[in-house]
Amino acid sequence: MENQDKTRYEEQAKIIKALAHPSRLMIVDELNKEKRCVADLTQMVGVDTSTVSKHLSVLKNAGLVVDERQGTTIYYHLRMPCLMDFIQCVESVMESNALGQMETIISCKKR
Amino acid sequence: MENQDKTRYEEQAKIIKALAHPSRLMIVDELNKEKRCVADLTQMVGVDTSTVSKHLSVLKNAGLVVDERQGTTIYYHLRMPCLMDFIQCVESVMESNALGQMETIISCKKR
DNA sequence: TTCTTAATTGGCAAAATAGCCAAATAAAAT
DNA sequence: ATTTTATTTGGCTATTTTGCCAATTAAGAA
Repeated sequence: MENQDKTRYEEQAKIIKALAHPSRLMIVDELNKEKRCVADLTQMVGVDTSTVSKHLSVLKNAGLVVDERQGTTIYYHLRMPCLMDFIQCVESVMESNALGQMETIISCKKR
Repeated sequence: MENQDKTRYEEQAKIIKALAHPSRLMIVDELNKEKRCVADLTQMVGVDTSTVSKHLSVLKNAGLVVDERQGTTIYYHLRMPCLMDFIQCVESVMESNALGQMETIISCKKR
């Protein structure tokens, strides 16, 4: 295992970690539809403003979203559209898992 | 926000979380190339066998890998090939981040 | 300048995660 | 039946992550 490989996996993990939280996934999903300010997202997610702000800074730090000030409010939007394909893959994993569980149940019934 | 949406994000997060660790990314990358047993992966990753075993159980639990016993050794392999596209997207985020940093440095030099 | 609205930051406690060691299982060989 | 090899599980501590509250910063309005 080369050392540069190791740091590459660490870099990858940093980005994936940024997505690995339900609230942040909700935020990403919303920002994919349209740009939003912290207040909007706070209401959507249903947690404290400071919490949403911190989630956004995690996403921003990973290079996944970008912010843009307009007067007093700050609008966020998605930086990498390919993210949604990414999530599409996660969805297909979920689907496949559900299918697998279904099959297990059916084969149990048969016995 | 519908309640089913919330649980969907939680489900997604569970799967993404399973990938959000450098050792597990390394494992996934290797299992994409060929099926491997715990001992192989332990040597590759360079941590305790029990740790690798636990990483594998996280991946298995998320439905990302599958195991198959052959005598005393257990072989793991990737279940969802689309995972690699997923990681491809992460790579492009990394690239884009690096590009952005480069630009920042250059525009600083100009001033 | 002072007030208001929007967002971020610091600090803290609770929860989740990681990784090691030692002990337990599981299958095969002796 | 006992031993060996491969893997998993339990238990523990250290580290990281979350999310709230309170305090701070930022920009515009009065």
